[in-house]
Amino acid sequence: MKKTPHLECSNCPNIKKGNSLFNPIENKKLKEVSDTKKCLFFKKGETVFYEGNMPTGIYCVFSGKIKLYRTGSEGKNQIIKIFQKGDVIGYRSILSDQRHILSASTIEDSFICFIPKETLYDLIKTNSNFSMGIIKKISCELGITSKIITNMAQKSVRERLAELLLILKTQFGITQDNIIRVHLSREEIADTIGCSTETTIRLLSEFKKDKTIDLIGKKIKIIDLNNLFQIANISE
Amino acid sequence: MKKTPHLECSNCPNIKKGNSLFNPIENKKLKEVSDTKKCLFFKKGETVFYEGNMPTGIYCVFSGKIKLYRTGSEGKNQIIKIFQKGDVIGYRSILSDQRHILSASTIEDSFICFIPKETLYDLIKTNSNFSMGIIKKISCELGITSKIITNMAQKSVRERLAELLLILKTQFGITQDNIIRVHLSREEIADTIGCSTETTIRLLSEFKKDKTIDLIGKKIKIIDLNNLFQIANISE
DNA sequence: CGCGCGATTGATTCGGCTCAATAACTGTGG
DNA sequence: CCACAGTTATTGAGCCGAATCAATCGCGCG
Repeated sequence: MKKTPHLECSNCPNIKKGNSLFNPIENKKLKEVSDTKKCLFFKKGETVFYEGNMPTGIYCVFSGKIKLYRTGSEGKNQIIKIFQKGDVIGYRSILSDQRHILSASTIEDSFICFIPKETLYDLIKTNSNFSMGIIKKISCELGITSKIITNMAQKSVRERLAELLLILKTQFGITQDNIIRVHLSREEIADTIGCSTETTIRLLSEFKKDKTIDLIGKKIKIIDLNNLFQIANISE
Repeated sequence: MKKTPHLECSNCPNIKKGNSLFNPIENKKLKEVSDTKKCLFFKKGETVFYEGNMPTGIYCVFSGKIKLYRTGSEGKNQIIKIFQKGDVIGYRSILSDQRHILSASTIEDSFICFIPKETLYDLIKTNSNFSMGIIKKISCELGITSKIITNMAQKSVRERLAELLLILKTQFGITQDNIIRVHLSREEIADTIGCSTETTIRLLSEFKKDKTIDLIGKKIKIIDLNNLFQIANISE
C-alpha cells in the first residue's frame, strides 16, 4: 500500500454513475469530503483492513477489486462479498460501533480512497438523503445475507457454484465473447461458495465437459446460460 | 390472529427497558405512535407476515416468541432469527423498500403491536437518535449474519448445535435449574442450524448421554456449560 | 530455464441425509 | 375424562455428496 496523487471526488466518474452512496452529495460538499480523504494504491493480494481492528474510516473503491472475508477457526476463509469500482467498504463496522468482523484484501491492483469516519458522521448528520441511502444499502445487504444463509444450509455445492457464476455475471458483467469480467482463483471460488478447492475444480471441469461453460485459465466463459440457471435451481 | 385491547406504548415495560429501538422517543411522541398502532394477538403457529408480500408496517413484540424464516425451494425452512418481547420485526423490508424476503410465525401465543410504515418514516425523519438507533441495529444484524454464513460454511452440525444452545441461553436466559427459556421443536432447531431433524435428535441425545445437557420434553437443561463451549469451538 | 504455487485428478473416508418403522405426545370432540 | 387422530420425536439401516489426503501437472515468474 502507498499513497498516490489525489483524486478529486467531485470529478469522480464512479460517483456520477448514480448508484453511488455519494450521489446525493452536492458538489460543494463533495469537495470538502475530498479534502479529508487519502488516496491509496494496493497491489494485488494486499490487505486493506484486518478482522479485529478498530475501524477508522471507510474505503471507496476507485478501481480494482477487493474481497471481504472472514477467517474461520481452521484458517479457511469465507468470502462474503466482492467489491469493485464505485463500491464503499467498511461502513458496517463504523456504523455498528464495533471492531471489524471481516478482513478486506485486494484481488487485483486497486486504487482506493480512505475517508475518515468523522467525515462519514458529518455526512450522515447533515444530509438526510445520504443517511437514507445508507439505511437502504445496509437493509439490502441484510436481505442478501439472509438468502446466502438459506443457500448455504439447503443447496448443494453444485447449485451454489452455478448460482455464483450467475451472480458474478450480473455483478461484473461479461465481455463480447461471454467471459465473466472478474478472475478469481479456484480457492477464492471455493471460499465464496463454501466448499473445498478440489470440489470446485471438479465441478467446474464437469460444467466444462457438459458445454455449460468454458475455462481459459482463470477466465470463465459462459456458453449455456439457460443450463446454468437450471443447475442453480433458483427459487424466486 | 385477532385484535385485542389497546396497549399504550408510553406505559410499555419493554420500551422502558433501555435497549428498545423506541427508547429515544419521548413520551409525548410515543403517545402519538400508540394512536396509530393496532394491537394483535396471534396463537402459537400463526403467521404474522409472508415472504413475497409487500410490507405495510413493523411489528413490535409485546409478549411471546416469533421465528423469522425463509422457505427454500424444497420446502424446508431456514430460521434466521427468533424474536421475543421488546423486539421489532419487519423493518428491514420497509427500509430497503422491498417485498418481505422472510416469513414470520409465532412459536408461542403472542401479543404483537402493528405500527404502520408512515409512523416509522415519521420517527426516522423527526428523531435522529431513533434513526441512528436503526442504523446501528441493522449494522449489528449484518455483522451477525456474516458470522452465521461462515459457521454454515465451515462448522460441523455438532459445533453449530452446541453454539445454538449457547446463543439461546444468552438470548432467552435460563431458569434457576438451568433450563433454557425457549422451547423449540426438534424441527425448529434443525431449521436454525441447517440440518435434518433426525440429525438434530441424534446429536441432542448424544449431548445428553455425555451429560452435557438434559432433555425434558422440549425443555433443554444445560448441565456442563464448559463442555458446550468446547464442542462449539468458537473462534473469537 | 528451473522453481514454486495454483490447478488437476484419483482414491478413500465420513458426516450427515434419506427412508422407514415405531414410540410418545397433544389436542379435540364425544 | 378418555379415546382417537394427527403430530412430533426417536432409532436404525443404508447411501451419497463432499472432504481429505496424496501425487502429479503446468503455467507464470524471476
